[in-house]
Amino acid sequence: MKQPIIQKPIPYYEQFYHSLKAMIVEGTLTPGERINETQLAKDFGVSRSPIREAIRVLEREGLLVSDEKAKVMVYQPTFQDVEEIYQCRQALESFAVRLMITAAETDETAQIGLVLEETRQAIHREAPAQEIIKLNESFHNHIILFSRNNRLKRQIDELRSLMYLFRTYNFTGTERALTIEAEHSAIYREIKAGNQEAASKAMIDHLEHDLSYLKEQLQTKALII
Amino acid sequence: MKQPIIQKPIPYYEQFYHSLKAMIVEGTLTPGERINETQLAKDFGVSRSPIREAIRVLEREGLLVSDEKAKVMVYQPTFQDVEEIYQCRQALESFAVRLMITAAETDETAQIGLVLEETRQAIHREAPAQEIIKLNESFHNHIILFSRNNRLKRQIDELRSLMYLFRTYNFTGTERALTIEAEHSAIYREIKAGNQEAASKAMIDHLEHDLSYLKEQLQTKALII
DNA sequence: GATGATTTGTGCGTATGTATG
DNA sequence: GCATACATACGCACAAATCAT
Repeated sequence: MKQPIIQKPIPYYEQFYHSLKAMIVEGTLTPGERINETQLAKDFGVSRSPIREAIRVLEREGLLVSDEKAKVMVYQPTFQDVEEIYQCRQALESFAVRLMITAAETDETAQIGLVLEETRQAIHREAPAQEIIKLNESFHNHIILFSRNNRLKRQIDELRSLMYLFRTYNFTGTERALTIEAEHSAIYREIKAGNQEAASKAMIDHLEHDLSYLKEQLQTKALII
Repeated sequence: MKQPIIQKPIPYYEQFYHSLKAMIVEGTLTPGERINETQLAKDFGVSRSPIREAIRVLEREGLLVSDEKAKVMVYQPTFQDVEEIYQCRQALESFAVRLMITAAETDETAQIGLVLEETRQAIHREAPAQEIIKLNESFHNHIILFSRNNRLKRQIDELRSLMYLFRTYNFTGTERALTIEAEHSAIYREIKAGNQEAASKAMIDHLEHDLSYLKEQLQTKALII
């Protein structure tokens, strides 16, 4: 008989890749901070080999960058980077909306409606910011998922992990939450109506507003180059 | 005085990354082919450490894939993968066209006209297929470049390296070359006219046709899953 | 600058798991 | 099923470059 569960050991380089990535996106390591192979190896109680492999991958992803002397540090997005990332999101997510309108089942569309309803309730009861942020992300995630294109999802995820570096600045208070919810609802209405053009446009506009707001936040808080 | 040129040694892991990537996209290694760290280390006369780091990166890029037993092989796109990649290209490149119309200088637009003129001449004198393919790529590259968004370029490059795995099947003969040139010209006309909507649409249609043609080729030649 | 301490790049050995006969 | 050969994961050591004092 087959064993139902055999726990194959996950290689250190893979485990560490996830750990380090989490440390970066969660802010344990701050943008610009120097990464030290030897130190990390000590901290995690492994040799430098798996550490190095994970670092190379995160470099490729853009979450780590290395200078000309091979010193590695946490990616620190510039103002221009933020704009470029948002433009890419506009390209990919507006297309995802189009695909979803073509591909999604009606009950899937309804699921997005439920997410929005949940969001409204969360705002109403003044839920913690983290919860509202999660619901907003969930809205975008559902659209990407229902577009039924894994490659598209991967590309957006890549941008997303970079965005996490400044995501906490992108939400403050009930007023902002209501604005976002309204824009999400506008996108949702066009999806339900099956209007590709309008839905796509609504997504582009939403991300445009999101970017404007974020830029304002970043500027007033002088958080970025 | 500063030395004008100091050749810093490029790390093996980086050199090998480029070598292996080239071997994959140029077809020296065929899709599905097994990758052997030890063998490659011998072939290149280095130890396995830098080889492993490069392999991890190429895995992340999607040009290599590993099975559950950590065996690595060259990525073999499925039929669905091809469709997904083309949809992503549609999203990104149609957006690049929009950005270019906003951002490009008039002489940059003219450069694209020159590429098209060169292409027509090359077709007319029945230049080698490789040359025409290069010119067609150049058309797309120029648009991406003039969109002035490095992140967008990176995302498209990622798709492109995957596309190279089947690019030779995407061009056969003068007739096809003329069709492509006509579609490129249509895009160019809309760019010159500054019509974002129409230019973006023309790009999407062009890639749609390209995909149809490619699918046909792949099917008749039974080259893909 | 010069010197010792770090840090990275790389080779190599070993253990464990996998394929092959 | 078993033994042998091989492949991968990982630790470790050393050299060269870099940093710090």
